[in-house]
Amino acid sequence: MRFSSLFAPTLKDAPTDAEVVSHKLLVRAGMIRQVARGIYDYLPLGLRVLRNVERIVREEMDRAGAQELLLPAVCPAGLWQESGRWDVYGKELLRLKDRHEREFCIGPTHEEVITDVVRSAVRSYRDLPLNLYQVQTKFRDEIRPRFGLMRGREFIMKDAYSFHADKADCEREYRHMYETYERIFARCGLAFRAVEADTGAIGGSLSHEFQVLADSGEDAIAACSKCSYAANVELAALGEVSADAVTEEASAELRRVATPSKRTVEDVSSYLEIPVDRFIKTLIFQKDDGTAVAALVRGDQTLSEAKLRAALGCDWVRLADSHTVEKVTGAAIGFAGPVGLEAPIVADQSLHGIRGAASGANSDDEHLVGVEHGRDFGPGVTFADLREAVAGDRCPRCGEGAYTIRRGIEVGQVFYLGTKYSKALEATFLDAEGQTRPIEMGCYGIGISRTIAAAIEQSHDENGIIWPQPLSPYPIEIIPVSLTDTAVVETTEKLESSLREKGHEALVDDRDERAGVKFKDADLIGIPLRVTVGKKGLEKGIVELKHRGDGTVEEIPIAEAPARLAEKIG
RNA sequence: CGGGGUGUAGCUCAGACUGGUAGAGCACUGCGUUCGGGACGCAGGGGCCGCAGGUUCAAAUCCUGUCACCCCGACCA
Repeated sequence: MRFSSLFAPTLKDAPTDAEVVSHKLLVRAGMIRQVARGIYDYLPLGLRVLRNVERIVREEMDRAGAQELLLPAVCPAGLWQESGRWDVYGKELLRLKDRHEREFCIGPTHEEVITDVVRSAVRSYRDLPLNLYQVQTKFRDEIRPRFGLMRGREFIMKDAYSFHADKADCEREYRHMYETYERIFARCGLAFRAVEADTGAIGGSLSHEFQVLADSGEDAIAACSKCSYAANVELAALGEVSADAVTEEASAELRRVATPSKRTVEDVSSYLEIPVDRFIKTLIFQKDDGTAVAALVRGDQTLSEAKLRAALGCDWVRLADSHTVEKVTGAAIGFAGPVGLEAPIVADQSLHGIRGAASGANSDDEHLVGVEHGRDFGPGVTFADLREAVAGDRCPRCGEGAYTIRRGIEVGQVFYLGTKYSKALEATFLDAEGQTRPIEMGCYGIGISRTIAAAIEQSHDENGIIWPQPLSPYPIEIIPVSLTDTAVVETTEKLESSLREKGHEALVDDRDERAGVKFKDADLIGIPLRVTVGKKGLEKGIVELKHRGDGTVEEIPIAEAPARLAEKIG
């Protein structure tokens, strides 16, 4: 490819609306362009990277025995009504009507559609198992898209769905896909970690996320320092804590104190001069059945909604609005507490036996101090693991290690779905005994476009992108330093054609620009191997190979160049 | 949806407070010099100042509305 004819409008300045480095660099390198909030064009270089990720994904999925198909982006409402998600998915689901006023949505995920395909064709256990996948544009009308390709509304996803006669076979496939994902992300040249995860709106009971490790990641993951356990902090298991400083605190008399307009834990803590870890933070939630529940964590802890959902056994919870809070506690937001509260209470296990604590008094502008579990609240309180893990928390799996927290970008997730969708959509089969049974399902997603952003977040420097070789838009770039020196031009052309004979398409910067401009653009675009062909080198009979990643330079004799370079491309 | 902010040339931004011929740098075109890490000179082209109303002799500037985009929060692959 000749750079002079490539459509790659590079920029010296990053657009102001780009925040994260992957977004800035993708735009500056002329790979993507924003069209609307969370919606992007892929320009030629960006598309080549996208195709590389897709190619690796397809190769590994095919190798794993999955079959590619393509489902519609526009899906009829009926299927979504059958599964019940038409009502529960909310505004993230982009709904539209056709000319006959029939309702559709643009698919944010395709469990319904694929299940419809399978139920119409599968009759017998002999038709199973099946693993079907597609690479497709999805649309999720996110509340707040951001960070370029990291959280777009329209994005490209590989979604696979597997169908099985029994749970054991489904779990086998789950592990198989887990291993396939490890191969995929390893082949993409990414440093990643598979972690236990929440199942969220997709549903199901077992899930792992594949997180690319990067400081700018939106997710926090807890990993044990001793054993292999790792999980999203919202799900990372915490053992029962032994009596700590809080519970050893001498019991005090329950007292009511005035705390005018002090609503947050921080406000009240500094006002009363009581440490935040001796606060009982009381959050009022609404469950999916409409009832309210109070969730307690310590003032220094963050409640995990995922854990709360699990503890309550419900599909979703939502922080209650001010109206509900007032109804439940009899006070404005900021003054809720467990003492005398009518609503059901679930508390983090670390609050068991707490004494000498502070909490809201369920009365405007008042808090309680000297609160003691057992004496002042309970016994109806349910204790559970409700808080997000923090660095230093002990790992309950091995009981030895402590958690370290790292940031990650979720690029893939695997779910064991069970029969959630097959039951709702009546996707059944006849087993060997002639019994009608619902199909066991798993689903497996990879954010193709997000993987591109994650690769950049993980691998870049102040000059631009550093692509892992397998994702690079071109495997190698050749820069002829001069266009007037015939030896330079001829060597460049020979090198280009001999690489092409070996199956490698080089990007040749044949623009009539000064060398500095070409070098800067090369760094920005991030092709990992760069060959400089210049007069100086030719006089010595060599070309220079510069590695974009570590900046090292190798001198390669011209005659050996095609073979040596092809070898490095791999 | 709540809070904050921004819309002026392809990109980054001045100009607005105090209304009076629309600017700079980069990019682009031509010529010359230069030529291994974003060169220099000279000469050019390019703007419904987001959009719509209003005030005014006169609006990029003041007022109202609207749209778009960004950030923080709740939410989420």
